[in-house]
Amino acid sequence: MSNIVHKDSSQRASVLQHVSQNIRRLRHAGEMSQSTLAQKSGVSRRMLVAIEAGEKNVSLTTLDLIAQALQVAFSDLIKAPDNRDPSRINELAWTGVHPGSKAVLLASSAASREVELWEWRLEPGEVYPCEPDADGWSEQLFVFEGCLTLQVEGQQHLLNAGEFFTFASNRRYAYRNDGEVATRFVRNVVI
Amino acid sequence: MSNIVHKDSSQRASVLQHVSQNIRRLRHAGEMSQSTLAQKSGVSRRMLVAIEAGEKNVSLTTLDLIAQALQVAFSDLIKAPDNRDPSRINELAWTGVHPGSKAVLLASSAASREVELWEWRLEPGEVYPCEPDADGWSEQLFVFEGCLTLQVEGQQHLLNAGEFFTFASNRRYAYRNDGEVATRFVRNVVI
DNA sequence: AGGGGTTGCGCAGTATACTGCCCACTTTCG
DNA sequence: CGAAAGTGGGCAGTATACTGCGCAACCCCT
Repeated sequence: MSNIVHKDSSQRASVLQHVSQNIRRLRHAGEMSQSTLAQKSGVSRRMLVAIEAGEKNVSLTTLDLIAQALQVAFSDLIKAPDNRDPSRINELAWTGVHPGSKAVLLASSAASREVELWEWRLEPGEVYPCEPDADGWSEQLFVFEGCLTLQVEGQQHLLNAGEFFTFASNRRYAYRNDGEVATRFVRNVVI
Repeated sequence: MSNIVHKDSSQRASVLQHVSQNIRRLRHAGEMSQSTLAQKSGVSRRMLVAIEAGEKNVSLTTLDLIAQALQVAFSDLIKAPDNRDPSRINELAWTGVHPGSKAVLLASSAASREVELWEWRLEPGEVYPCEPDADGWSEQLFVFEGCLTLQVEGQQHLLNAGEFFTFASNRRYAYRNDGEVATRFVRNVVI
């Protein structure tokens, strides 16, 4: 008979409780099946089933493989599903060279998908170039003051006040105010 | 012969690179030996040796046990060792009722241990009461102008200019300037 | 009905995380 | 100098993370 005392698997670490939900949520957000995630990550689908069921005690490397396949940070998999940093809310995230140009994060949540709500203001002549996001991200714009020129890889879209536009943000794009008054619009970043 | 393809253990996840350093750093910060941490966490010392050497692919539950024993959040073990919020630097964190009394955070880093460096200034008669910190936190004081009265649970310590003092801050304590000139000292908060 | 996609689970097998015990080395302290 | 504490690592053994396979159940199509 062995005298080895092992950890009681019935009382799992609180971290593990979030992991399964996070993986499933993010997998659905990326519109991936268990099979495709298994293929992308290199983790067997059998293991993914067990993890999403919360049956297995995942190792760090396995979890990291999944995180990379989901294109999220490792910490996104272990944190509680509902904890976007609240300190960023109402944070002044960017100011332009022209005084008054600014970007403010209005809201942020992780419901069934990741959502960021921004309020933007561009003074006349102001330009904000964006790096491409990862695949799957898209943006929705609603201009409520002035007019906004959205440039997406060569193509230009002129949005007047009251107009709405949505596009995939995995390409190089830029916001520009070609008008003569300040442009104010709401920007919704989604995955 | 098996056709099972296994993950190459030579290319470890980037997360694992931080874990070993973090555990060792935080263990030393708590002034614990491998043996005591093994006893507190329930993880065998043999395993701790392997983890700190970066030889093993830790599971979430094992890492969580260690995190609890170290009294840190799980995420503290996986994140890069150097990420204290830099925006707090030079922040005016507290002003007293007497004009000129102030607390300024000078520096903050996570080198071999968690460190917060403060510059304090207490006008004559000023008192700053502190709530107890969590176990493991300690403070180092160095007075370089005036004299400081440190009160730790009934006991009083009078520190003159040039004097140094260190104590565990998991008890109720207070700074007080009983002198007739302003007291200036450096406060080092450590875990 | 029937075929394709997704999911859950049982099973056997392999790799490895993890344990306890051992010894060797170093540092510190009296 | 010896004793004690901290550390690194070899080794055998056990538990389990992880894999591949195969089957059943459940969609949503036409």
